[in-house]
Amino acid sequence: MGAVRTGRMPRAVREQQMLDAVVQIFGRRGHTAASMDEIAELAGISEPLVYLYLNSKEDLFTACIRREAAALTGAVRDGVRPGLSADRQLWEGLRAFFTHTARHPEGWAVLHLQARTHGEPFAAEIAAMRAEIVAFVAELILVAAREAHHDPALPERDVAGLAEALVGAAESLAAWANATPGVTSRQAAATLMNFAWAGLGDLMENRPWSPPVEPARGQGRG
Amino acid sequence: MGAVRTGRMPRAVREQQMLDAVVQIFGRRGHTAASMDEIAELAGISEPLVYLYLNSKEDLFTACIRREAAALTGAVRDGVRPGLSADRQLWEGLRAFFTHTARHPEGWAVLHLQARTHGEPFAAEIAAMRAEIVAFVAELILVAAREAHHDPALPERDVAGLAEALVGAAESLAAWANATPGVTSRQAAATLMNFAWAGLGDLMENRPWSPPVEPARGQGRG
Amino acid sequence: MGAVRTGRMPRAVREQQMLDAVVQIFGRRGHTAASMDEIAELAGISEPLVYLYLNSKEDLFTACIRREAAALTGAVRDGVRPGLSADRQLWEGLRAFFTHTARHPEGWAVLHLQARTHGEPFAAEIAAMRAEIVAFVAELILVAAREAHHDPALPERDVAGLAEALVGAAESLAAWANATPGVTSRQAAATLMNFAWAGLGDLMENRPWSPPVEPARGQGRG
Amino acid sequence: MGAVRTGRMPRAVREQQMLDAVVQIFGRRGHTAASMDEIAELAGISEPLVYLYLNSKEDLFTACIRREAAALTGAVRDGVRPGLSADRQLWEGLRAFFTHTARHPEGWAVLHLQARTHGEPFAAEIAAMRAEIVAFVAELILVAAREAHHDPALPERDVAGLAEALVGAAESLAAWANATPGVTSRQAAATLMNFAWAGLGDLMENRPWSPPVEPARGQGRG
DNA sequence: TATGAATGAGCATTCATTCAT
DNA sequence: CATGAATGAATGCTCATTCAT
Repeated sequence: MGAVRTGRMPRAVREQQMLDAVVQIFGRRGHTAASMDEIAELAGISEPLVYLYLNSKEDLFTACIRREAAALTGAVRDGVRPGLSADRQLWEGLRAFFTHTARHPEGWAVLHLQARTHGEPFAAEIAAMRAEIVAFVAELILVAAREAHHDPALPERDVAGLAEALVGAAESLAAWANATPGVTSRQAAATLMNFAWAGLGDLMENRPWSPPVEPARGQGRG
Repeated sequence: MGAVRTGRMPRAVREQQMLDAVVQIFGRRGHTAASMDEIAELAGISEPLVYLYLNSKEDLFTACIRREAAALTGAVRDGVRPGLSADRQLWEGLRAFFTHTARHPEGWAVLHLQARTHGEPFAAEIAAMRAEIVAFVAELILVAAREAHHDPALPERDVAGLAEALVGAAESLAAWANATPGVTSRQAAATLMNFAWAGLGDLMENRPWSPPVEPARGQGRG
Repeated sequence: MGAVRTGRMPRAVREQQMLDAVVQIFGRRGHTAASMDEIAELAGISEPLVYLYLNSKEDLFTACIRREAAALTGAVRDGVRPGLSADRQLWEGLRAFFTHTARHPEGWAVLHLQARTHGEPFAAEIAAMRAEIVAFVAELILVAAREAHHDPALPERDVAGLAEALVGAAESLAAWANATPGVTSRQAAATLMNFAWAGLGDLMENRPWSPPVEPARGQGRG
Repeated sequence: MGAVRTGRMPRAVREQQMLDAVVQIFGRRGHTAASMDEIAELAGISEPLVYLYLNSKEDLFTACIRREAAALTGAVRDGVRPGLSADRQLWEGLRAFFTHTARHPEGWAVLHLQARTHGEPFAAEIAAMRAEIVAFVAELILVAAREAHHDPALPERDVAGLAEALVGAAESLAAWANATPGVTSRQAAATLMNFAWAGLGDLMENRPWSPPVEPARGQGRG
């Protein structure tokens, strides 16, 4: 995005430029197929400088994953207002998720596709991030169960499975929404809320989950 | 599995041995990181023989993807009895799916992880297979809607999104079931049917979807 | 030329088929770039059979060179009638040479181009053949000098150089005649006889060497 | 020649070292049989550096051919003084030609033997160079005819054939002079001038072409 | 006589990485 | 801070050749 400035620059800026380039390349080609050459060229610097700043290809990939993971989880966290009911919190989290993945497709590709297909250091990083999100969703489900006055609530393993299912559905819909022209992140979130909260059975009976009317948040795409 | 027979063998046998090895290696490392060396060694043959029979690394990967995709879709197709109601068909399909992915984890890794992260010939192959499955699920949803006497049924795009969500949830649960000790394919399928058919809302109200009692199909299929 | 017969055949026939194929392939691609694969396929037999008959690639090339060299020197020898004057003998030899090289371009390519560019066993073979031809030409020049009543005749080294020059000119004209549409072997031979016998000086003075009228030999192309 | 300097050096120097090595190896073995390994070793560098600077084996061969072709045609051009009569110009050109080929036998081998036996990019390059030389010779012959007051001069095709013959004779004599101890480039040129200008017929009559006495050009050029 | 099965050795090329300046 | 010069180690692929049948 935008012309890369060349010449001497503070280290922090250079590092961000490099990571921007890395996200592009890794997102498109993956870790193994990407060459340091290409990364340095896209970042507008020489190859040795890449090594000077970020020791090795592995460190580069790790840094890239961490930055993108932090950006994604941060976006979701910031999108959720804590006080609301569980389904409203989930709704807001999903909207933030779909919005972020739509805006950062390469970053999402790194996290969802590339990082998982390469040996241990990276897969673990992704697993941690994903576990965090799944735990968040599981917590919401437990809260919802509690709100519905169920004691004992759903068994723990069931909750874990349901959260896994929901997150998997979200990941799938993110790709679908990005690939299907005309599907907004709002629609993707609504589809998923209907599916997850109301279930197909209720949908058959014309009892959808209804998304709340949003007064004035107007974030571009949503 | 087990030591590979050595010595002279007919071509067809060797080709299967090779594809078995390829699934292992590609499933673990991915296309780019896998070396032909390694594959040949695991197959118990010399490298040139791999080229003699399967031409190139790309052809090898393609053949591997095709074989595994055919095995998976075939398993699901064979697991579903056509006459039943939509939810029963979905239930059976999911059981077959989770059983197959649990039994062939490397094959599933090739299809779900590796093939999607490498250039066009492979991603397209996978996209085609996945589209087939999504279409099957979408059809089931439409049938269910028709069975519930709804006219007009759900809008087409909604159905597509729901099917995507369901398939994504299944993919996610397959990994979860494989990674979580003690989770059977039956439980994974039950979790997903609850999630998909009843929805979280109904689950909160203690109205789960109930899996059918299976009379005499035994442990054979999971 | 013509469909290759397949199935069991006497060894001698098979060997000629193989050498025919070898001449084609070596003539076009050269020794190193030609593959045994290709040769076997063009000969219509399996690779091991090639080894059974003609031990190795080197032997194959050697056999090919020998056959083509014998054919060429034989054609020249047969074309020359011994009793004539030196210039007539040269004239007839050149006609035979140009005719043969025009009819067997791949064989000529093997001898003139390919065999000389590959290590010692082959270059020596070619050098021997060429030396034979050069010696024949040198002898003709000596005879001509004797006929002109010169004693002492030209110094030996001069004769050798002149013969080399004449043969080189012939080689060059062979390629030129093959590449230039409309130039017959007769014209090529006439050009060379003029050049060699009369010399540019005489040609400038309009004193060409005149080719004899050939009564009834009419060999197609000449 | 002599041990190659090692250590860090500017790119231009390394490239010349590489091309020097390439001429040796290609001249001896030809394009196909030469290995990049061998070339790098002879140049005193590592293989990757060859690729870094000259891209590929094909580019290497092309660069080598171009350098040697330019050197040869340049030497001939520089050896000829334009004002002289046609035979004197030819004489000087031949002297330069034989001198150059004697001093650069590997380069000459690359041009005359190796480059012609390998596929199209190279053969075309050589054909162009050779055509340039043949055209130069043909022009000299035409000038000579004009000087001799002949109108109409020789037919165009005859001139082309004569030039081809002369160039072929020169090529042949270059190899002969290099292989025959004691034959200088001057003698080779004299032999060829006699052959070409006087012709065998005149030589038989003791009417050779006489090379000019060279006053003070010394041994420098041959 | 003839072939399908199989391989050891080599080769062009690439890439992550280092070092001297 | 930044780079031009340089390389060790792999990797995909080919080929001449052998052997069991």
